[in-house]
Amino acid sequence: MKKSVLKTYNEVKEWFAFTFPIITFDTETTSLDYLTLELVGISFCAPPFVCYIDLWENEEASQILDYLRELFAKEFDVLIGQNISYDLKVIDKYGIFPKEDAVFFDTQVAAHLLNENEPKKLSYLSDRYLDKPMKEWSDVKELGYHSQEFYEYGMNDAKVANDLFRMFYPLLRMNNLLDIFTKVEMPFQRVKVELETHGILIDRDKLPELQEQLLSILNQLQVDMCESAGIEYYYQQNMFDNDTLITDINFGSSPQLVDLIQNKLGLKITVFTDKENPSVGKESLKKLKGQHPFIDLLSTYKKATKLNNSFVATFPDFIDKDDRIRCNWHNTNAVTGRIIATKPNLLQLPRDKAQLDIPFDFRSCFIAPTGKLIVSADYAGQELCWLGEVTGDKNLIRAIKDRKDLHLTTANTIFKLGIPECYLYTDHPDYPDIKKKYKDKRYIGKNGVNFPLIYGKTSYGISQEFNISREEAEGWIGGFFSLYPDVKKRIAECHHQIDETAQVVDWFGRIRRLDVSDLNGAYRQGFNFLIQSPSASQIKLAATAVHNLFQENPEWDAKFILVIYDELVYEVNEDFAEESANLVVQTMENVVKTRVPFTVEFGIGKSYGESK
DNA sequence: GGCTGCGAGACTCG
DNA sequence: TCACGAGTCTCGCAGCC
Repeated sequence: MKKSVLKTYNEVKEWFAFTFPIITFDTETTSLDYLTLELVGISFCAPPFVCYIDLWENEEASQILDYLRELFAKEFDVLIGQNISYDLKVIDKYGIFPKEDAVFFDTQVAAHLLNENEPKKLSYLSDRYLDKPMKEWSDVKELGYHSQEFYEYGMNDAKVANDLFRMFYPLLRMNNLLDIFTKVEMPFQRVKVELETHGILIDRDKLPELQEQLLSILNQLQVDMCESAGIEYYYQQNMFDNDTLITDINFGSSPQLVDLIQNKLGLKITVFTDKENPSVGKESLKKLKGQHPFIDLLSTYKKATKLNNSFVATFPDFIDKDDRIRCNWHNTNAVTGRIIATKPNLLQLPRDKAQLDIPFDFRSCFIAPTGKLIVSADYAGQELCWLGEVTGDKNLIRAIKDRKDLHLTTANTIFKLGIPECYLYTDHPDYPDIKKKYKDKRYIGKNGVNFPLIYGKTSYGISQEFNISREEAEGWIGGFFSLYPDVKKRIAECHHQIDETAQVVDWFGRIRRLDVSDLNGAYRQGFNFLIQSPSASQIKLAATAVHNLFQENPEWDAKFILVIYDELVYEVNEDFAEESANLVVQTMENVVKTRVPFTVEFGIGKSYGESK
């Protein structure tokens, strides 16, 4: 490989004297934080050439960047890289954009498709696939941005990514993974870049308001808990001139709570943790409910501390100078292909507005800037629709097509409610009343049968959770399978496939390799994968298609702010909110050609909370 | 005595 | 033996200086 370190505009121009339609590249930056990071250098690889362009404290940097801007806009048809969305994000910050029809090849995503159970770090992949150990970033960063070792490191990153590309391309083809890679995963990278660069706007003033509410509730709860359990307490003044409640017990400590509940209150805990210790979690407290006033207070206290500690108190640390949160989105963490968010995890924003019987609405802290609105569009019953598509069950497909309420239908069968068939259709005028009347039974149809079956729950598990006999639980499951017999057949087929090959392949071709040493576990994971994985691919395809729609309609000024499981959330010029939403719904509904129709619902609001 | 790393347990979301 | 896929927080213990 012919290596060059380039520092001047002329050297760079000379290196690119040949045209390179296919190029591997990698950026070096001062930090990972989008708003503050600075570009240190870029390496390019096009065998047999590899170069490192040193941009740090370089007088010709802006001239070189102008030239690179032109190359990206006109020359490069195929861009290869490890975790390429990061490098795209970096150059995006410098106004460098790939061609609209440029094709990406991310070696990290390829590695994930080829084996979802292994690590995906470049150094690991180099060792594993190329048998070449690599230097770690920590080994070179202290030598300085102008050291030869640093240049070598940068060039090696690009070279290794290129070697991996040449190894992975045929492997993807051999495993029939090229389709999902090129049609689902790579186009989605543009959405990922948008999510990470644009971020989501926060109403900074709203968080202290919510915190004040929560803290006053927490204080009162602590007093009530102490008094109901006969615990001594007193107040101590802290440095902020507030009174802090002091007790002998830490209500956040499980062992201390176990001691209090069993030994002081004399209650018997019947739920145990994995390690067979008495549990003080939600399930356990549910069983103790009504036996002592302390239990109810504790349940509420736990909810409130969680909301405060995990969300209200910590989110301000994540807000950038421009009042936006830019979390990290990950494409290669979840074995089912779902995308994941971290720091903070915007996928687990508290949902239930009435959780604490107070006006607590965390999602309303996420707002649209002036002149814009937030649109949220989500698939209705996405996983049950995929259950129909994947199993091909005629009754289930018909029920979905006819817009039947699937949870109420299940409840009607297992509880023999005798609701006439016609009232189960959501477009029947009396349906809302029926739904209301059988609310509790419908809840069991949904959370006791329909969803648990997708997860592979057994009659034992259902009997435990709903406090019923095992026979009764078997009756529920039997009732579901009598409605949808082909679902049972497809589950058996899935198990057979796992017996034969120790892996399953989903609707889009994504593979899950299973650990069959726990065969029952593998069966559950395998069938769930057949539902969860296509759902993940569908939302990626939908996001990509909607992103294209945004490009075609620049007057909308629309940008993605969240992509959550079955839901797309974007901000848009308020004059086009309704118009864009209607087109987005159409696009999402038709992005995959299936036997089962998918229905999308949307909401519009000034905040994310309002748009739901 | 104080700091750090890590597993367990509990909670958030779909 | 018994529910899939994730991330984050706190506690409490072990190990270290």
